[in-house]
Amino acid sequence: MAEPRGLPRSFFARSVHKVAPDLIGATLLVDGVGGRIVEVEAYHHTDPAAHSFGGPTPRNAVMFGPPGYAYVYRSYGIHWCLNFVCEREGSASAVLIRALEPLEGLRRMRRRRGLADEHLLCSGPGRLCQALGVTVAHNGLALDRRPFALTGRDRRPEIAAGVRIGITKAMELPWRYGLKGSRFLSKPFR
DNA sequence: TATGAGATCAACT
DNA sequence: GTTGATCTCATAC
Repeated sequence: MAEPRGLPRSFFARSVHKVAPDLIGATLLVDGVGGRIVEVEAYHHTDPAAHSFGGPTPRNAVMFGPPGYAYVYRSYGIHWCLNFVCEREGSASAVLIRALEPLEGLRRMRRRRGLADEHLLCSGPGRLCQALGVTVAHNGLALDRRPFALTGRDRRPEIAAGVRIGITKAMELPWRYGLKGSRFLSKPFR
């Protein structure tokens, strides 16, 4: 039978470059609200654009802990961004969750976002966190326990790769992954 | 459709 | 004091 199973913590105990594309198509719920992951970005510790590049700080401490935990930080003073911590490979790495296809808890997402347009509910890291109610209170929580619920995909979808968005360092690295053809991407792949 | 400002916090120079 | 893994709204073409 095809009962989907929750992702074990060991799923994240691998290279961020394997975990990131494997997350495309998986389902993420936070307190029962969420949907299908359609866009992520990998941040490796050798990468000048990664928060962990310069070593541990109070903000990024969770990235230096064990894999399978949530790293949440404030972006531009306004938004929250959700990451999944992966294997350290010498130093910290994580996957930034950039966009979901909303499936569960549409009403709560709309209420939190104050919007009716389904396409804009979760298409972007800041929007996604607002819709799912993710804040710094989730920083450091395990991904295999409540309020998180992560479910693996049953089939490997067609995955697009491209350059990352909104960064000024290491802009050429093609470490953004997305569900090919999804209408819920924060930006189309070229 | 495209560009620009403002919001506002943690890290860094 | 400046910059950033962003988003929204306003104004211009």
